[in-house]
Amino acid sequence: PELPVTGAPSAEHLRKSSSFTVACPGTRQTMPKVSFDVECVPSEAVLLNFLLAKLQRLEPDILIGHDLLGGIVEKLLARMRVRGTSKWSRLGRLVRSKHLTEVFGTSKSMYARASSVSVAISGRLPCDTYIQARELLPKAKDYSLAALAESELKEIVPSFKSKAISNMLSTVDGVTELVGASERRTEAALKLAVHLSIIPLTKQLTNLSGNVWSRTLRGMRAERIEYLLSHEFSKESVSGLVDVKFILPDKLRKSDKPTTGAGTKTTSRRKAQYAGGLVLEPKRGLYDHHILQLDFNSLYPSIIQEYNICFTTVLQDSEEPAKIKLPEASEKEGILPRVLRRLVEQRRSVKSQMKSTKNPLLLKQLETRQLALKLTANSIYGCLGFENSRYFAQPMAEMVTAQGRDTLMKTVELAREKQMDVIYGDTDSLFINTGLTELPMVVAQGADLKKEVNRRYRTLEIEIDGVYVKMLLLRKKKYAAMRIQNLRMPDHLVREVKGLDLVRHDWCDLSHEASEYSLQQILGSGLRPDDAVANILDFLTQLAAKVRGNMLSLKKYIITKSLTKMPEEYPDGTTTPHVKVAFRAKQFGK
DNA sequence: CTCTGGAGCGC
DNA sequence: CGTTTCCCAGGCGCTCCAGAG
Repeated sequence: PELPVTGAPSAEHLRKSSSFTVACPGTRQTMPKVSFDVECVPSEAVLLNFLLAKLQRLEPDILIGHDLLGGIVEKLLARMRVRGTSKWSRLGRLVRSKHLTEVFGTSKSMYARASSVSVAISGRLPCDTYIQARELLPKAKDYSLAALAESELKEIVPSFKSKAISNMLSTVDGVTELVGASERRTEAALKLAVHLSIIPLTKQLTNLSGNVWSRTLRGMRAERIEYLLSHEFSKESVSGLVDVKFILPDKLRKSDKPTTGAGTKTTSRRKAQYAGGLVLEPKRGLYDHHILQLDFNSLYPSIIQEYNICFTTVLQDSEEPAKIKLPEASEKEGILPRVLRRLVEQRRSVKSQMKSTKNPLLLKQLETRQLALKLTANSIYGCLGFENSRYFAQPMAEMVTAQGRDTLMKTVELAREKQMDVIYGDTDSLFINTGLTELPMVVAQGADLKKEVNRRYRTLEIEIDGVYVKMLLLRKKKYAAMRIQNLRMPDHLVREVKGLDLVRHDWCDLSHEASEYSLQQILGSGLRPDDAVANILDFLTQLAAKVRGNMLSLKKYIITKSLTKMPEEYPDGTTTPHVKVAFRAKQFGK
């Protein structure tokens, strides 16, 4: 269907051009009333050809679907293989006359599967809402279509387990329900694509980096940065300003790479290769005076600019990579810092344009552009430390994080010189117990430190990120606090919880309820701490009694954990609890 | 008791 | 239109659980 570039697609958009086709072997049963056209065809083979004919007629530029690349296209190809569908290449735009099995062989490797999907739809942009949601909504816990529809679109869409589907297929009512559900799921995926601005955003990202659009749609952040930098280095050599014609590192093939030895896990995360951000030891406790939080804006991109860290300025001595030094102040600005500066300036300009326009369409476009600029700038550091990136430069990545640690440390020192009580900090932030309860004085104290810090740097910039009226600081990366959401409305408080069991999925509902009650008592009740503790103790005692008396539903005890590889691949697979459960589930045929 | 792998968070 | 090549998913810090030794 033709869709607006921005804004939600109306149901009308979908109705107009949507029809569903169902294979009903052996019957010519007319489908009962549904809101769209349904045609019946006699077999799966015909159904597949029907789809291909339709694709050829519509000639779509973009294919949208949830798990389009990892699931939908692959399944279609698998069925076409079984049915010997000859026109399979109509999924894409490259005409192929050979049979599927001849083109793709029978290899089942991850790479072979992914590449057959890419080849099959070549010529059409794959808009996979699953892949994009993972990139654009990193905080989401559940990337199923139903979960995303609920959290992002505030819509309930049906979802079925494969077993339920095969049961439903045996009755007309079941098929009718499935068709209706398919329509709603299709609509949800489409709305999600529009909601996340996937097409306009990936276009912006691609325009910024100069890579191939369909590759941006497949994720592949490192490749985007590779293109961005390669274009930049190439431009530089063409203009003759710097002799960097041959600076491009050749992309190493796997076989050429030095074996990294211990750290070559395939699925789960590898051990850290170098030091990262600094986390201060928290002064634990419950604070009831205003806490001030200051943050460095985009710390790592700023450091690269501040210290002129670039391939052209940092001498990378391959024999002693640990001993490389920061460039001299007199050194000409390198390419990496300049690219970042340009991205930051462009973003600033886009944001100022946004302030002076009221045109909603233009506003939406500018918003998308500023997001693309931000995402690109923030990805660059990550790619310096990424082994498979063409611009992998661990010494430079180490240099960036080392400066980050240094910057935070010096800021803490300065604050302490000013008699401020720094109670915690993580990577780019610090928390100060002001000992005050009057907001204007708290803000003034923050502004004072901010001014002092920012005076020391050209690019690095610290800012007041928040004021909390109450804070429970438990451990590193674990705290809860009541935040003043808007400094102009100091009475409007919002609870913020970081890292506590409450926000983790590997704790059960029962634990979450107990955490919720406790936090409410401590932070939200206005009670004196002693009274809050008494209430909590009371609550927990009663809860324990209920647990011992077996009075609670089993559901409240369920915990969720995921596996990062196939159960067989765990070395001690039969011993770890969640792997044990996986084996048992398999035994029961799930 | 220490150590390690694994998961899931924070930044 | 066919063949060959790419062989690919940004980082580290920290807590907590469970099991091995």
